[in-house]
Amino acid sequence: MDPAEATERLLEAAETLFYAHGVQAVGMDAVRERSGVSLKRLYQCFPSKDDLVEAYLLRRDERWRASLRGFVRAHGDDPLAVFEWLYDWFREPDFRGCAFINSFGEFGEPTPRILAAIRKHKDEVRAYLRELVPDPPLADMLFSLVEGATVLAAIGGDPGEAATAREAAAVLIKANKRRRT
Amino acid sequence: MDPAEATERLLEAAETLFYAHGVQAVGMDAVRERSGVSLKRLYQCFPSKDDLVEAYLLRRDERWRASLRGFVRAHGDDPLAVFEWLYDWFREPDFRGCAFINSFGEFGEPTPRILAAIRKHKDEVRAYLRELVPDPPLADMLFSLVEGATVLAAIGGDPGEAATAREAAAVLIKANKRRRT
DNA sequence: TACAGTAGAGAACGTTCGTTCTCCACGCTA
DNA sequence: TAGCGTGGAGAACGAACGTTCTCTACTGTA
Repeated sequence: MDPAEATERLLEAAETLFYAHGVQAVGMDAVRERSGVSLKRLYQCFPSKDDLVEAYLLRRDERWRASLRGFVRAHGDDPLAVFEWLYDWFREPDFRGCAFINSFGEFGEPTPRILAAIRKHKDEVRAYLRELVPDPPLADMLFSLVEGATVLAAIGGDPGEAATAREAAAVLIKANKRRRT
Repeated sequence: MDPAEATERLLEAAETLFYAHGVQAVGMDAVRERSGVSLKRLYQCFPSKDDLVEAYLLRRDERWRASLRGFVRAHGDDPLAVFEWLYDWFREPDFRGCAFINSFGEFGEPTPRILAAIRKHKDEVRAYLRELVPDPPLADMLFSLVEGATVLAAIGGDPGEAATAREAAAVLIKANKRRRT
């Protein structure tokens, strides 16, 4: 099997399994089984589980943000579209919260590279929201709403948290507009 | 040693260690060592680690909410005081985010009792915020801000998230007041 | 002083898991 | 065809950990 294809299959398996069950609950053997890649090849592609976890997080970050960005752009870059995208996400049957927040909780003392990957994701999302709205402090407020809604939807199982956050965001945006004129 | 005192020392040790390093990273032996309670007694008080974790969460919930409630009451039950309390919390040197969110991330598939303890905490906090503000939807918005600020402060290490959330909360409360009159 | 019961210290057991090693089959070159 | 190197399957190793067991010391009682 091609090394590139092996890497792809490994990442695919890792993302599915790690997100669904948590990183610690999934052994390398489960990744091997789901990917169909031999253990030897697995350790050639990713010399340690830490490498695989880091790659999983970096890849998930890219895909997650690409999906959000695409959806919002299709809605005229309206910041409120972020919360509509969240609502769709929360209703997916295998929604289990934010992979990065979960990973942060999972590793009491994360490896520097894991921690960096987690922070990178949050930094990128914050930067994206600052692109979407004129005022950085406003963007940060929306970011807080996004994170809160995600956590509460995951724990409580209620996708309606997205609607609550959306209402709040609408009020904040309107108030900000009024203040800036 | 008294069974009651043993239980108290075990819970004290468990809370410190579990919160600081994560539940999975702390072995029963570490709890024994820190508490000074023998393993035999430990398993008499808590027949399994799951029992100890559940007790840890329930106890932390009580203490956390009591601290918040006391602070806010001392500030005239002003909802914005919640965010000042958060700011103090975020600046504590051993702040590591919300123990319940972390636990949720840690256990991909939590035991029913663990999941119930996590949800109970969030339900109680939501109920408390609904006591503080007149309008349940407004309370839920503030709740989302609280959770978001906590997550971002933990991951980014920036206590200033509390100030951002406080600003947002002030806007939401003022807008709500205007609408209700 | 003899004894029954309890408690503590720590060894031991069984499992899980990350990682490495062994062995064998297959394909390429002379 | 002989030999060599690569790759896969799965055994094996070593550590960590939840849980239980063993052995010893001590306390209170007749």
